[in-house]
Amino acid sequence: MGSNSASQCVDFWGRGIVAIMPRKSNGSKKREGQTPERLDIRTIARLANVSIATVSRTMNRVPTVNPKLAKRVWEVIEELNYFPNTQARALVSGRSRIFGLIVSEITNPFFPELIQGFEDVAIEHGYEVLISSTNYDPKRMAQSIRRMIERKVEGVAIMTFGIEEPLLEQLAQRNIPMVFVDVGPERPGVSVLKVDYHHGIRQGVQHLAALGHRKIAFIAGPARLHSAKSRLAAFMRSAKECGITPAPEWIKEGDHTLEGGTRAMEQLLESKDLPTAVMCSNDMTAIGVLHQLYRAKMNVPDEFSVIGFDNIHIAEVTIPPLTTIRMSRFDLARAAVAALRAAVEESEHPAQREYNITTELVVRESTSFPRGTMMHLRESK
Amino acid sequence: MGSNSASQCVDFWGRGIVAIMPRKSNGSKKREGQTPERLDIRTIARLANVSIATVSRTMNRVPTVNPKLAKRVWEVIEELNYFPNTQARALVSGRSRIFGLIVSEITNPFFPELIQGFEDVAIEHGYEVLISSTNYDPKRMAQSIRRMIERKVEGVAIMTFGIEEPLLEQLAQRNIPMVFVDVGPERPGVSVLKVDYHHGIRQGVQHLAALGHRKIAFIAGPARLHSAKSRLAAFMRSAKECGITPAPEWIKEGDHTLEGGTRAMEQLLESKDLPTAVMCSNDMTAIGVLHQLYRAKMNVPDEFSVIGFDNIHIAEVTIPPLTTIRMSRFDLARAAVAALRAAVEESEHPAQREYNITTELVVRESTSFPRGTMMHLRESK
DNA sequence: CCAGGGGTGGTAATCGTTTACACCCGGCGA
DNA sequence: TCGCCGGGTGTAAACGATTACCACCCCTGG
Repeated sequence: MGSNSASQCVDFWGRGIVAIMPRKSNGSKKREGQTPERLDIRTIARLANVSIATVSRTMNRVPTVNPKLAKRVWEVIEELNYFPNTQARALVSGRSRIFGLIVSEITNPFFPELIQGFEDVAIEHGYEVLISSTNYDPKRMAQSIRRMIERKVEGVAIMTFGIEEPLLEQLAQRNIPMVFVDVGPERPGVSVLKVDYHHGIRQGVQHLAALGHRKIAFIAGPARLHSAKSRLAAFMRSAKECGITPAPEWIKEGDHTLEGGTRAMEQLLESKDLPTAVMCSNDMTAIGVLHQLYRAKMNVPDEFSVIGFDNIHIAEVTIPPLTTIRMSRFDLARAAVAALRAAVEESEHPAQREYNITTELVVRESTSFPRGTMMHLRESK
Repeated sequence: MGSNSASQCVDFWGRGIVAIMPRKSNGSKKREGQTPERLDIRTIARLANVSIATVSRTMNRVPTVNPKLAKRVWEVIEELNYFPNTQARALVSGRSRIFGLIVSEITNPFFPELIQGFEDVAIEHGYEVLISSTNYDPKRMAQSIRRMIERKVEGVAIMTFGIEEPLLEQLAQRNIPMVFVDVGPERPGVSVLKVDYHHGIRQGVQHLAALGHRKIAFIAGPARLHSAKSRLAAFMRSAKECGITPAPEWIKEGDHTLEGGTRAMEQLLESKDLPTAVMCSNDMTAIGVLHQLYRAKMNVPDEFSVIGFDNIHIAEVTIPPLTTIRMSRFDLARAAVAALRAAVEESEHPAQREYNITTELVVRESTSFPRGTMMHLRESK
């Protein structure tokens, strides 16, 4: 048993190469009953009475093929429902037409829209997408990179929060273009999607200030995350611009999860001097905050205002609907694909290193006047 | 311009074959400066002083290779960070080691967990995953199928709500194993994941009945969906079992979206005889319901009880946390991969046609006693 | 000492496609 | 009429792996 037991068909190599076991019915030896004939370019060529080169040229729309022949070829192709074998094409052409997309975790609502957008745009340009999620596990990250390389992706979008440099080396070594969010190594073939956190966050702070809030808390993301740091910095700067100086005890560090938001809010509620509003580094945190406020029987927005960040889909339907700052995942995805395409098809669009993504405030119902003020206005609402 | 304009690198065929444009630097003609040498099995063989056959056998763990040679080979492989080219392997072995996964929409919170589970289990067994979402668009579905076939997947999990038969024909024609949820065509190579909706739904109804509810509404999914019909049927049967007969006006048809839930609840609130609880065909509907109840200023669960279905992740953090019926996406994914593996590696596990998935009640805080009853109990809570 | 055989390793065919190159054929100018 | 040119088509060599088959080596038994 052991190494060739039935269920043990996968065999890890030093770092995980998988053994290939041929499918039994590959040869299709004897049975000539039905149509065991392989459906390849040769079959098409034979049935259309042309050479395989002509079939290939027809499929690739080379303009010199005789239209009459082309028509015959197309007819046979349609008839047989023939699709060319991408692996063979890739092998000889050196172009796999696959982009890799590595995300932190698919189940984090931030990512599905990103993936959707990436898929849409990539497919539109004739690329396939290999998706991989790392679940914040460096081992999985290494495995993802390996999968990408094995399948010969032409470019990789690394949309994960943080990554170890040595792994990138493997991609760089093979001249595989990469695209990052916010920050990435300074190398040829690497582009970076710069998100303008400040714009949206300033709008958010101004919105709160306009409502009369002066005591604004902020629940940041993990300090090791560049994007989280940027958001906090943008908040501090915006507050200053509005003449607001948040008390240090109002700046909490969350971890971009629901539970993190819940915990941070719990601490916040113990402050001697209670803030009247809180901005969160992302929507999941904000939802955790709403939850904690619900537990504490505090009404949002009448007693406390909350602003999120990201504008994930469910922010529309929290109770109450969440005021938040939109960062378009679709724009992000589109820019990522554009960057990779630019790097791959370099001749056409000169590769650009940076792409800008903007953010902006979306006002819903989780923000209102600070408690105890302007009751007359609240009544008239 | 037109057909050969720069940005027009994609070229649609009758049904969408994409032209391949070779990357310029494919040949690596002159520059022998750095190490433009291709990293293939030949390189390894040469550096390890063995033949390519030995390298291949080493990687595939064929037991007859001399351990000393194997060691030398592994060392070179490690040294150079070499990974075999999957496309070449697939081409000759006839095994792509790719499974396709077609879902309705990634942004529907039901699917990410499914995808995550599928990826986990597939990777664990050495398969790559090709994900595609149809967005309920038959054209996209056709395109997805084509992508799967072009990339030579060895099996496809079709986890979408409904599919047109003719498209399946293309897969069947190529003997590609398929797996469906609930219902699928009766064919060799097709397996079906049977979800036992009844078990969980009965638990839900019994839970409500035990709390004292007699007037229970149900918001169904789209009538054309098999899974939605099954859920409604399970509800009706379970109600009957508990001696409850829901008024016809309490049975609404939603569409498995938030908005559908909102609308259905709106109608429900206009009933002459108001129900005291509602079960929903899925969690999104239930969240829509919570939202509508919030708008109507009705407290959940004190004035109205709500039960969802699916137990999507965010059901934990709705306000209040949603009592729902768990259908494990992870189990579903695991079963799907198992079914496909069984079909592909038929020799080992005899292919099974049906796999069972169970459902069960998860009690959270959106259910309580009907309004106006047992106040003393509610107080003591 | 030689024949036979088992265990290793190498050579070459193969997978399905692209594409460089050769070839064919017709038209046109000299 | 012949040569040249050039558009269209076919032939064959890649691409990077697997694997059938064969050659070789060495050991052992007759």
